[in-house]
Amino acid sequence: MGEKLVLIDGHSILNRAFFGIPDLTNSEGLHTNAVYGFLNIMFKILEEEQPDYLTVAFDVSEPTFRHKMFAEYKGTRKPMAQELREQVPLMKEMLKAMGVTTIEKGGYEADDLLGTIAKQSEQKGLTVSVVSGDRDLLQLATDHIKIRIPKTKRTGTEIEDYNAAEVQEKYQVTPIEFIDVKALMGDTADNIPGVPGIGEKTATAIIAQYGSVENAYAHVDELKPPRASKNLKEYYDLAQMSKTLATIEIHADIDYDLSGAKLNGISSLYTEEAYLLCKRLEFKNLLNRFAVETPKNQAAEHFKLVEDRKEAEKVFAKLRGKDCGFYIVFGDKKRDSHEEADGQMNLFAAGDMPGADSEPSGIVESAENDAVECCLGAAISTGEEETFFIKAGENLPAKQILSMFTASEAASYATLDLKPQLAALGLLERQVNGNIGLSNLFDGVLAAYLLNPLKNEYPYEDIAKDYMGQMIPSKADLLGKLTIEQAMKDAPEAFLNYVCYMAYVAQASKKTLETDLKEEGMDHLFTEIEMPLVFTLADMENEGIIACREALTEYGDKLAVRIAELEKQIYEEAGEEFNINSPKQLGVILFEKLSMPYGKKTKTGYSTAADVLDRLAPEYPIVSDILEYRQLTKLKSTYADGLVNYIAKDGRIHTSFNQTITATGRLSSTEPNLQNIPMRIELGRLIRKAFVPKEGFEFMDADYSQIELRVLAHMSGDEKLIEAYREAQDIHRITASQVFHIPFDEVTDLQRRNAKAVNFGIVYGISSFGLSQDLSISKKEAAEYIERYFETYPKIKTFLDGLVAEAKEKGYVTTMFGRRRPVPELSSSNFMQRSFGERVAMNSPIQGTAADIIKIAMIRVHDRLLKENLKSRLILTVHDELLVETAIEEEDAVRKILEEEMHGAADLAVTLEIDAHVGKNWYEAK
DNA sequence: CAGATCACG
DNA sequence: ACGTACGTGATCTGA
Repeated sequence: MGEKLVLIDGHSILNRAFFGIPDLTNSEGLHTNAVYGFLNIMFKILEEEQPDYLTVAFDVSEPTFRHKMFAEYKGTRKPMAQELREQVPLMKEMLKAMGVTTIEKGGYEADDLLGTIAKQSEQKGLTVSVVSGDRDLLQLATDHIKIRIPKTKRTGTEIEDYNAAEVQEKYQVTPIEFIDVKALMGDTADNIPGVPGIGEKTATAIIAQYGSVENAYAHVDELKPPRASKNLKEYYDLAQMSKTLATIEIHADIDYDLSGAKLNGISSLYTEEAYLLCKRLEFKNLLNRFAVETPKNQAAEHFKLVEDRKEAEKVFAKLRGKDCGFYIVFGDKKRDSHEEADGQMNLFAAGDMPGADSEPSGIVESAENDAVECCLGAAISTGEEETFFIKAGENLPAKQILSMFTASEAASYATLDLKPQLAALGLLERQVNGNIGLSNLFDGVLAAYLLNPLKNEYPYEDIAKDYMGQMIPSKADLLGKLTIEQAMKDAPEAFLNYVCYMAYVAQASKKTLETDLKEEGMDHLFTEIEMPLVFTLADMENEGIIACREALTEYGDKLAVRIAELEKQIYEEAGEEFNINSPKQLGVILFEKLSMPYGKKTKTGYSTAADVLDRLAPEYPIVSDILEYRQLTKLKSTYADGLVNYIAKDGRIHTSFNQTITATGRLSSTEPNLQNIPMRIELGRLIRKAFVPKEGFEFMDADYSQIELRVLAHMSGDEKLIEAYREAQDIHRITASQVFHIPFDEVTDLQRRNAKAVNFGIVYGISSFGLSQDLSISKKEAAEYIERYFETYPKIKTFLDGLVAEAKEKGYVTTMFGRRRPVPELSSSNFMQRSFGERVAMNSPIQGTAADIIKIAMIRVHDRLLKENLKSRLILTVHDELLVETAIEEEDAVRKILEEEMHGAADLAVTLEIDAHVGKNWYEAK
């Protein structure tokens, strides 16, 4: 067996990948899709072929075309998109990091280099594969040179292979003759002129018969059709020039050192440098290829397991005065086992239930006990040489470990993802336990989020890479799919590494994170808002909210009756049974069987979204039924049935508030999402009656009135809008009055509605198209509204334009409190992407500032309820709304706190007004 | 596991 | 000409 060489046409494959793969950006804003696609294609080929040698050829700089000496560079080939251009050096860097030989030479295209190397290597007896997206290379094909053309399809990458025989079969000519075919037919993409009037079919026929341009010319009078004959005679010069252009050089003057291109197995590509670069580009899938079981990291060699009490004491004693990192390790939580439907009694008398009595410390103590109970131990680090996991066991209960830890006297305590650890540390509803308190705690995940809020997750290995410059194995690398508890038992070494890394990274990344926060002006935001908020959120989650199981079930049963009716009727109207929940099947019924006019299409077929169906509903009764069916099944599955599954043993739902998800600084709520409980439609809104306060309590719900618009008024400093807020309650009406030049009292409902839509549009980053959609008016009319709005409030326009300009210049926008949102989309060459970036630049400072403000209010309300020794508790937040489970006798005090703290959370040019209501359930209080 | 849909601010 | 409102999460379907 001869040896095998794989040659890759660098630019061509990069280009293929770029257009075949959706735009990818890493969190630095670098475009990475072409590099990613290239690597996937390369690995696929290497795995298939297991070659002995590998080389990638590049054009020296683009554009460098063979025909440049003959033809002017014209616009037939567009200049390379910026997003692709910037990936070329990245690609080369990646290949260099992998130790892959690359070759490029002035005066030659990659084709010429590939042709030369392929032919030379064939001479030496090698089997060659040339990978390119370009069919020009087919002329190189022989029995030993295979041209491989990858195609990126939905189903993955498919590769078309051509040896000489396949070229002959598909194109009816030999590879060499393929050049002549091209010379005759030309190629606009490559600026090869060809002979006018001769296309692919004629060219192929002529060359199949005569074998070459020259021989065809020798028989030019015999050529058919006559037009070809005439034109070849007339344009023979052009044909010869085209042939030169189409011919790939196979005698390029290069020194190619085959031995330098030796590939010692695919695994030799997985170098440390390549791993680092893949991490930086955030190629998570590719990272799995790298073997990371032997980290070069020094720290891991010093991870120690401690099971002995005395040893543990020594560790904690050593913390005195040092900056320490820690991570409290938990097994499976117990309270979260919400599957069990124990005790119908829960529903009736919440006050009778253990943990839900009116003494607030009860619920806290039980949560803390639960946390301690499933605590497996604590990892503690003071740096590279000193990281321990102190394991809980019979002789050393978790409780003791935790109390030794909280009594330790470190200068500071850093961790990653603090919130779930607070209960075990005894930090619920208080801010200091032992020596550990808010002032010396540091959450590295939170800091990393502020520094780059666009990432989906902030795993410790990313923090190590970004802020310590260290490569360490990820949780999945170490534990695979094992749970923490399984790993502790079955893979103790990996487990030790994992938990110690958490503590070590928390400790070792802190300095840089702090410096970076300060440099970017977010130290105040971090210390005064995000960190304190952790405590507030932990308490809110821990409190939870009572959801009445019976009420939900009853509500669901009622829905089921109507759903069954609708289902029957829809089947009748459709004339057959089908899955109404399947947009695909529904589309077929509506738009094919019933021939309704379809409005929009999605990628996969007809759109059956509500706005499309709304337009059809007046004419087709079945459509109204489908809309109602959709509404009811949504209510039943997501809310009636869905929420019941989250009722915990204490009869309450404990959502998770995530602090590091949104790009703007808002919170999000999961498992379940309590921030999207129905409200706008009455039937759905009734679900809120199932959310009730405990015995002796009521709900007080307070929401900001148009906080985003008020933030806009303040940030823009527009006097007229500020004045509008001072004058009137009804901002939309006064906007209509000012924009349309009508006396306030004469504003019609329609005008008010329009003004309201414009106000919303402004906050979202206005576009005439968006507004026209919302109001069902023409784009032109919408544009007029916007223009008049900006005429009325000129500083708003200046402000919004300024935000876009700022984002373009700096790459990010900021809120009033310094929170950043990078806007990488603004540098895109894609119109749609760029427009999106502009809207983001306009919206984020507004939405984000509003988020900052309510966070401040939450912290203050939470702290005051505790400080004033009230029994009432903040339990929910929904972006501009706070819900307090209020002891009936504390109603006045709570109202005062909400008003003062929400109002006073920020000092704006307009007042921050709130609406507060009480009720015996969430429906009534809102 | 991605896409479509729809619930909220 | 491009083809959209900003920010989320849960459920269901059908490769």
